[in-house]
Amino acid sequence: MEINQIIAKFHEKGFKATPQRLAICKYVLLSKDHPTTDMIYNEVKQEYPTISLATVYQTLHLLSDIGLLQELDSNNGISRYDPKTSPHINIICKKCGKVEDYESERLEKFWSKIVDDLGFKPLGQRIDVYRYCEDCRRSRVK
Amino acid sequence: MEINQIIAKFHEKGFKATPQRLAICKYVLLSKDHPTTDMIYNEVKQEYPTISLATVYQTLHLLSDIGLLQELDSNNGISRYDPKTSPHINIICKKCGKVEDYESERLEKFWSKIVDDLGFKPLGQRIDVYRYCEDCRRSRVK
DNA sequence: TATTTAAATAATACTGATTACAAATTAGCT
DNA sequence: AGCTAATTTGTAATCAGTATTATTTAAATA
Ligand SMILES: [Mn+2]
Ligand SMILES: [Mn+2]
Ligand SMILES: [Zn+2]
Ligand SMILES: [Zn+2]
Repeated sequence: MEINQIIAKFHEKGFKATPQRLAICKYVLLSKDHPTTDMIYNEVKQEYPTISLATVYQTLHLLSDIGLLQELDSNNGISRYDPKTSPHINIICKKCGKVEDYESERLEKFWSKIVDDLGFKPLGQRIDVYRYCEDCRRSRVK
Repeated sequence: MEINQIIAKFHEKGFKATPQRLAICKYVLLSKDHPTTDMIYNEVKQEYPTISLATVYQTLHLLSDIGLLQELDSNNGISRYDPKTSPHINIICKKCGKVEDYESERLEKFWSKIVDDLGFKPLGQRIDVYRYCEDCRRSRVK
């Protein structure tokens, strides 16, 4: 997503396009990492050293409200943020919480049929699959 | 699930079948409500008044570990517990967090194909669809 | 059935991610 | 350039969940 499009989106929705918000967008909307708040805060601080953690939280909620990303709560109490809001599978490690996207044409086709069956247009969806990631399997004592 | 099967499951996995655990199971494994910890605690207290909240948390984690239920973390910070661990859709209200099951033969068929594509057997899955529930739509100011 | 003991419970203190707050700053409007 | 409501910051407060530990107990054993 172009920076100008993002600015336009903020304005269109009646929000200010502050440099803090744009710095957060630049990082998180391009990220493939499903980053945590802490990852986002630390990364954005490089470019914008005075940014507050409160601003990061507030901006992530705003981006979620206007549909630019999805918050993924996890059972270790640490949320991750996903800029891909279209139907796709997140492969999530049960141990460390790492998230990987799984793209699937088949899923997309299936999903549109499922949504037809539902009878309403969802505000969003979350499709997770759980396993232990390679790193965690390797270091597993069992 | 029969109470004797549950007791057997605990023993099989090497855990004690305590009355606290059985009281929790009796409530949560039959529940269609995707109850929160608090709902479970308050309900089980009726039957077992001296139970501790710590025991409820510990038991829910145990049940999750042995695959009898799934924890659903939500963005309001309050987890819900789902005794249905097979692939199905949870229709979740974005406002109040209420969860409703959506049963779908089509989904089950689709899902097995998706899993084949994945190339590994998941430890579990979570398929959510978001909307505002009827109650919340009704009381919505917008 | 009584004894033994590792596992489990209960009560409570603690943790840490997130939220609330209020003073200072600022984007965008005119 | 000046205005002002929106936003940011820094910090305090919250509170769901976890850790701790003394006490109790399920169930294995004799
Ligand atoms: Mn994703
Ligand atoms: Mn369900
Ligand atoms: Zn991992
Ligand atoms: Zn609702």
